[in-house]
Amino acid sequence: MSSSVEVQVVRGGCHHVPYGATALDVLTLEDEKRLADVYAVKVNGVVDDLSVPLRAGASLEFLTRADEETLEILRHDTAHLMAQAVKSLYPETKVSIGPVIRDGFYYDFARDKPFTPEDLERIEARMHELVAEDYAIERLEVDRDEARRVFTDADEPYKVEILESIPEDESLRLYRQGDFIDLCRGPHFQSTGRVGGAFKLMKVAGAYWRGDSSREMLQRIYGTAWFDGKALRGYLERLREAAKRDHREMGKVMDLFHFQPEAPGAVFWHDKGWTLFGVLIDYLRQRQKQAGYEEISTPEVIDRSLWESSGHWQTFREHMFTTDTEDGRVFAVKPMNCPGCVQVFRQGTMSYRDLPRRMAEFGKVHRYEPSGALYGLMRVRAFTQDDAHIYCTPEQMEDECCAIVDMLLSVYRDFGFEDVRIKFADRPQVRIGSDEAWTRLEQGLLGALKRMKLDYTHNVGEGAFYGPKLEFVLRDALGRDWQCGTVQVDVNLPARLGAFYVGADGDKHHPVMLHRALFGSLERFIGILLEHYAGVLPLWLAPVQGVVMTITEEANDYAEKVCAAFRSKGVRMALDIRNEKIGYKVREHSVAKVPYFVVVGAEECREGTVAVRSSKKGAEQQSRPLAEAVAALAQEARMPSGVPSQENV
RNA sequence: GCCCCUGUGGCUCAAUUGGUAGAGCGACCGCCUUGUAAGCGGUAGGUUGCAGGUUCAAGUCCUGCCGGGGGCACCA
Repeated sequence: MSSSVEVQVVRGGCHHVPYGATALDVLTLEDEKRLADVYAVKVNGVVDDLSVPLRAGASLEFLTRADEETLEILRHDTAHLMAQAVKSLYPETKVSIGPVIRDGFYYDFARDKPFTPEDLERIEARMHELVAEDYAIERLEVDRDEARRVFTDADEPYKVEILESIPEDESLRLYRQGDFIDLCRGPHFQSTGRVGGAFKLMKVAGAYWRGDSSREMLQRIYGTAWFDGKALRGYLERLREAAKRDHREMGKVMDLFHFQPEAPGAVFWHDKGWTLFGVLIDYLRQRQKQAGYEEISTPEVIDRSLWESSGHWQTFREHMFTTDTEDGRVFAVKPMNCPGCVQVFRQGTMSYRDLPRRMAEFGKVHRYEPSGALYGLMRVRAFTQDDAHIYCTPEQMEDECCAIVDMLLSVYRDFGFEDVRIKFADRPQVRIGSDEAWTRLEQGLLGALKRMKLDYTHNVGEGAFYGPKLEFVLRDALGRDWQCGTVQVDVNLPARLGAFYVGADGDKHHPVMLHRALFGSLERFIGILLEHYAGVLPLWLAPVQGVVMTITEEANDYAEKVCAAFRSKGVRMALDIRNEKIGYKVREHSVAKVPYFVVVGAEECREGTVAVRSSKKGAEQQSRPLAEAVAALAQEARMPSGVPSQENV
């Protein structure tokens, strides 16, 4: 009997093909001219190779460059191509894994000698040769024993280890191009020639085998790949643009802060940076006051015994700075504010009627972070948290969580962040407290998210040692994610540190303690802000909101008067009466990202006016009476919540 | 902490195969009195991150430490 199967092409025809026919065969039948445009196929919605044998009733959708999945395959192919090139140039190298990542791919290799930048060039050149040689990429379905034999014979121990960790019931597949064979679930293009030439190897880095720091370190080569040179160049250009908005660079050109070797991971804030810091605190103080918070401040250096009671000494010791004093006591510099806050809560007897109590603290904490983790303002060893602890009854917990999340998202909106990712982190391996308590708290947080109808991702085992948490993540210029806000629920610390309230039943109870931060770290938030705005901060945040510049020295007295007028209305105005041409001054303050220029010359002196313009390129300048200009700018500089911008010039 | 790269005046960068440090900007001093992104001239400023080593000779090569960058791991 003829064993043919019937398949349907999406937006195409229905075909009868012999049993064993492939998607490629169908494509040839369908429209031979499309062969060059089609790279892969979706069979019943699943992306696969064009060489996939078809079953009866299959629905086929051919994928071209226009499909997102195709670009992923291209990058995966490029990773294999790189591994093939590496093996051909450096046969002693062992291969491991090579996945697709955002904008590209990487492949981890084991080799005694490090890959140098010159090696990367050689590898890249070899990759281009392999593309030109256009090897067929063959798909081989094999059983476990055969696969094990292949990689044992090839002396590829990492591949064998991966093989062993794949569940028994899963099928295995190999791909071969030339003499290079890889264990891979695919899919791939039909030949190496289809990869084209728009790829670039970017950097070498160390990476632990299987992400485990107790295992050996492999060499990871990162690359990027695109369908054409234009897309590749565009990507490289985007990287250059992103690097320009690096907050460390902004810190320099805007004169905000610096670091130096004697205090690794600790910020030296300059006047302008500290002004910005102060604006953030002023803003939050207003918001917190409106939301019914108290504000406290607790000691930075506290005796070891308190940290033992709180559990930090047992679980957080390696991250703590300690100090010995001549009386033989051991103190720790606080890595967290919570134990101190509980001490304030414990003063006096609390009634359930006093709850919830919302206690905020702009607490500066120190954590001994691994040296390799330090990164500008984003990851430091000393930072200021906009911390708060809310003590409430179990019944109040969900409402309080909702109020925090609501406030957090509203605050982020005020700063121009609309797209906020939320992660839910549950119990970690190392933790304190009973499993029942953990379950209750995790349910509480999830309940709040559900009520607020918010999407989130689940971070398994990433909670704090004392309780589960919600994390609010913002993204920096280079696409890295940073956790800023957080809400954590905790019933352990109140118990450990003896925090009580007297309930309606007349008995003592431990309150639920919510730990929350909106910015998380003011340092980090400032870093993100700088990158988000490429230094061009909204007026209310700009450390210097405007600068009064003179044309000639005969306007000096008037300029001082003008500057004072702005300052008296709370506008952070600088004065530039240097003996320089106006073009020189304009350029300098443009580079420093000052939002407004106020120019005064002979004419303005005479008329009692000022020439104002925004520093944005091509902005119109406007000549207007001084009082009018002051009122307008003061109005525009107000904080988003309606609170006037602070006066501190 | 681990891997790779890297460290030159305040900043950005030069210095042929190892031959004993240069420029621009900035600063300072003058001149210019200026109308919206760099006016002109002059002066000062560096034991080339630190400590060793190799060499007749080290900014250039080697080792260690410290910092920085890119990753990994860890995390706000």
